[in-house]
Amino acid sequence: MTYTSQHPPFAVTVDIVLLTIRDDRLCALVVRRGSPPYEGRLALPGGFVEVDENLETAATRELAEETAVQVKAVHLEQLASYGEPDRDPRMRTVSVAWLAIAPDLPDPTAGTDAAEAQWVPVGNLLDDGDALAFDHRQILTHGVERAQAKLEYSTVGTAFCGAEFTVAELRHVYEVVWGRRLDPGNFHRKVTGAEGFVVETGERAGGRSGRPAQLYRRGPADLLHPPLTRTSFHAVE
Amino acid sequence: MTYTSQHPPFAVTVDIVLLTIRDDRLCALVVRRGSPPYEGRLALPGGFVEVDENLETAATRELAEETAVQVKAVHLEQLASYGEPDRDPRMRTVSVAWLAIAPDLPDPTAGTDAAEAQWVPVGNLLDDGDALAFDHRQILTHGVERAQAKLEYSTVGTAFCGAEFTVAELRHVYEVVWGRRLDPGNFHRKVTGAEGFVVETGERAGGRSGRPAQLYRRGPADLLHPPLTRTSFHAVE
DNA sequence: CCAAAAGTGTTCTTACTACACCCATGG
DNA sequence: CCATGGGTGTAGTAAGAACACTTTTGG
Repeated sequence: MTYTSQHPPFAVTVDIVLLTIRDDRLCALVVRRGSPPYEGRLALPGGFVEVDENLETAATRELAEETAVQVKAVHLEQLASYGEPDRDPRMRTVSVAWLAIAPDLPDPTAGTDAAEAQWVPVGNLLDDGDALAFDHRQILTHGVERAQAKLEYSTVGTAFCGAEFTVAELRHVYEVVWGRRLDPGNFHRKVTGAEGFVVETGERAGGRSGRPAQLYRRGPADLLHPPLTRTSFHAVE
Repeated sequence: MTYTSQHPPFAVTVDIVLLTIRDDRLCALVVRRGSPPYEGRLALPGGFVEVDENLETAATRELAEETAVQVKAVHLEQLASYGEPDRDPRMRTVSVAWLAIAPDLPDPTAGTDAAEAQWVPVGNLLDDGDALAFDHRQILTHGVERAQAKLEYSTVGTAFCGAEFTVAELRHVYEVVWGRRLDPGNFHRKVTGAEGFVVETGERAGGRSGRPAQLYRRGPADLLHPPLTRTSFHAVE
């Protein structure tokens, strides 16, 4: 380790890909930039890491500041770091990106730091190559891919749901994130059969029509054995 | 994005978990530190990112400087970033860690920057909680786990082999990294049957004893469908 | 009683494990 | 011809896909 030569100063930021599901679409929280560079453009929430703060704390702090909603029980994991020399025209920055997942939250309240925050379908953000500032399109792409992959072998899908949910709601999460329909019967068996994925609450959901569904809470497991394979899982239609 | 307040200066480094297989053991390249902090202790190769250099370039540069061996065709991927405020007593640093995989290389030559570099079995490094400087034990753990996981669903295992290799050599990679014996027959079928994993060269290896094996080169595929599952794969003995 | 969604049963097919067995070479 | 590792065959088993079918509610 040649910790000997010069140490050029960097600014270190965190950027957060916060995903949720709204109106049958996978959405990300974005903020409208109020100052240059990229003034007026959308960007992922984030900001500078403070001097005595670790990286995860910086991510949760920025999330709280810009979301202005009690973000409880969100899933948060590190994605990757981005450090192209020209990624921010003002200075040399390295951004540590995070993936966060939350259930559908109320709209960010006006009159706060989050006044300019909004939920936008990721499809809209990714289709337009210039919708997002900086290299945030690449970061968002990475975040979505990570979320899609993790649904296969982990239980993070439950992070998109509230504290109590039905198997159909969880299936809806998978269908929206993966962009494909799944067989309800097989999905039910896999989810309820996977050790520690979900646990019954004993209560039933007040359904709109049809037989009311059993309510579940997330279970203790983080990983799924065996996984719900995206490639081979049965798609309906 | 509140890119408005102060931007505390950080030093940004890269640290590399370079893995190879030597003498039936998974080994990592480490260097002996010649100056404080942690003087005399082992550390992962790495160093400061330069002003006009992107992160991956910094990783390859440090690898070349400290290895002093033509590191061609190594696999290189970003692992994660580490930024605890106290991880380096001298200053606030964020380290972007990388996982590199290479075939068994000659020993680092003396008389170069890499004079203090050496291959050490990861077991030795991880068993002694104080063998490595900084938070490098955590980074190494993360790198090993990533490598173990990636053998399942990707073709990176071939990065441990030379340009041409036998199925048995590749199986040996899996056995060492996973720490378990695999059934030779089933492994052979999976590897040769997986689309794009390996391609025959038509030549045969000059075996020490027994029937000489077919030689293969790595194929074009990066991902394996279906994966070689670590959990369900047959272990011999 | 009908529609609709929840949940279960069942068949077909695929893929993997375990292990037997043959192949090809060196000593 | 024997030991050794390379490679193939194959029976038994586990798991998933597809889809029929039953259950339980609201209208």
